[in-house]
Amino acid sequence: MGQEKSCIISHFSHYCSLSEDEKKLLMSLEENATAIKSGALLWEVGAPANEFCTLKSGWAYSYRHLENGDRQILEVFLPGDIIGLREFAFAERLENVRMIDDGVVCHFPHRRMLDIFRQSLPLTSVMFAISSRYQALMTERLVTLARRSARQKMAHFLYEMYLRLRQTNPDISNQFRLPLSQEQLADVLGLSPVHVSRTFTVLSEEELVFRDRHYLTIPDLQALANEAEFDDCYLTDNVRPLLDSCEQKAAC
Amino acid sequence: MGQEKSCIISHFSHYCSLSEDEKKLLMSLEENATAIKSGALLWEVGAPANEFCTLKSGWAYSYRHLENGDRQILEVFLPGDIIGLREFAFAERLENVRMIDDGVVCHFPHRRMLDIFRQSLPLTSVMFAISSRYQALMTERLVTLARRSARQKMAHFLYEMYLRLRQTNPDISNQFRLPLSQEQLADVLGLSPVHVSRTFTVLSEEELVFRDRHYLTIPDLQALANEAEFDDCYLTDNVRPLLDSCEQKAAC
DNA sequence: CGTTGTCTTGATTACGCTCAACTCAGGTGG
DNA sequence: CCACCTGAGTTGAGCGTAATCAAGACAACG
Repeated sequence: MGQEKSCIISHFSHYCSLSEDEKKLLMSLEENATAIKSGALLWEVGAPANEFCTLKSGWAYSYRHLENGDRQILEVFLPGDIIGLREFAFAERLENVRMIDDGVVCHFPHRRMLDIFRQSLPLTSVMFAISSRYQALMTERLVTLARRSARQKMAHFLYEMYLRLRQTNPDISNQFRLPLSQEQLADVLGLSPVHVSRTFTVLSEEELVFRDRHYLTIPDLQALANEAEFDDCYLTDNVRPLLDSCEQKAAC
Repeated sequence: MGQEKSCIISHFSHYCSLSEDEKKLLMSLEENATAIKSGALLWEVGAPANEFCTLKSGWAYSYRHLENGDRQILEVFLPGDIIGLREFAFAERLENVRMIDDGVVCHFPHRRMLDIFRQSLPLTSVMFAISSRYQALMTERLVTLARRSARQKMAHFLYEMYLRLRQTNPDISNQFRLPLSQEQLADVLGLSPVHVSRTFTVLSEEELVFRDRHYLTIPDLQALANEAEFDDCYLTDNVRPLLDSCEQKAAC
């Protein structure tokens, strides 16, 4: 398929420079590319968990159902993300995963992770770093859900999406596509769909965010970040010092 | 110090059986044992993040401050836990960590993690598994904070604490010490201290939980789990099949 | 015995939920 | 081409859970 155009390689390259062997190893994770339709389920809670997925294109999200019928979206995945990392320790899926868009995913077995651990110290470290980063993302969301108002929740999430998109796509403008419905946003943020709508109204009255269908415009990024009390150190991860030293050691 | 009595070894042994070399490697993480007082800060947000901590005794918690003065407790650490795993990918601390009790902690540098990656595939996998497990814990808390009522939040947290304590201390009864103040509970659960108090009152009127000072009694564990809609699959992790196969491969 | 910190209780307020009706755009079929 | 349907989003009214503020109880401690 695409060579060098691999999302996962550009994702990993963001953490440390990769040797040819390491690139090959990563590419091998993307062997079984399969197209998948918008709305399709990747897997369900309780299914055997024995593989990860890399997301080559399209968006996806993981979610859980509660007994009362509510749904909580746990993570939103963008192209280049690895899906199911969290479940490495488990025999069964803890979360449902569903496509938002049409997309392409590549399955690879948990066992393959052990190959990585065995063959490349830098990749092992990056894997760990990526996992830490997802966790930091989640932590930040937890704080937001626990303690902030609806408008701050929205502002925070939207700004986070902007930053994450910019990370893989540096020339993104302050207008971009956000293919989530208001109901899905509500399920991310622990709000009701009705209140998401009201909050959008308020935010656009204050000229912080404009939403038209699935397109979002943020006229003043800094204003939005302030509204969200956004502290971006959890996204500006910095593993390079450590990993560079680890490469040197590995080379010795 | 204590041999075989190491909390971290018993923590890891829970995931897979360890060779003598691996035990030595783990023991080496516990070299710099230092006593630390109740209420003392292990580190603060923004400090350089270059080491982990294992908690040998005592309880600790990590937390974040918000601009309005609110505080959110992110994680509660019990003896045997590793503190700061999440920050492996970061140059700076993202969270404050403070002792709840008097305790003993052992610092070890991030670099040491690379030694583990290099020297032991099983330990690498277990590290990854433990990290996944913390993440699962956090995910479950996120769902609870986002979607459940105050009584369910309380019930869920208390039952989770019971299960986690039982994991390292299998003969725990339905009465145990929980050294958290109501204010700290509030900061875990995203509630006000006042409402925590009211909720305790309700829960004990319904004979679900009795709290006396720092001691907790749960007369009917199953009833509490039901109230919390507790799904314990996120705690009954099951890595053994994978790790056993990885040990075999490593042996070859 | 007074001080301090933790917890309890009461009164009031507010944020976000629910339910329901309505708008609007896009798609479909007659 | 228009009529209808559908799904997403908007708006209003009323309600409920938990927050806030404030006063008081209680225990531990010096």
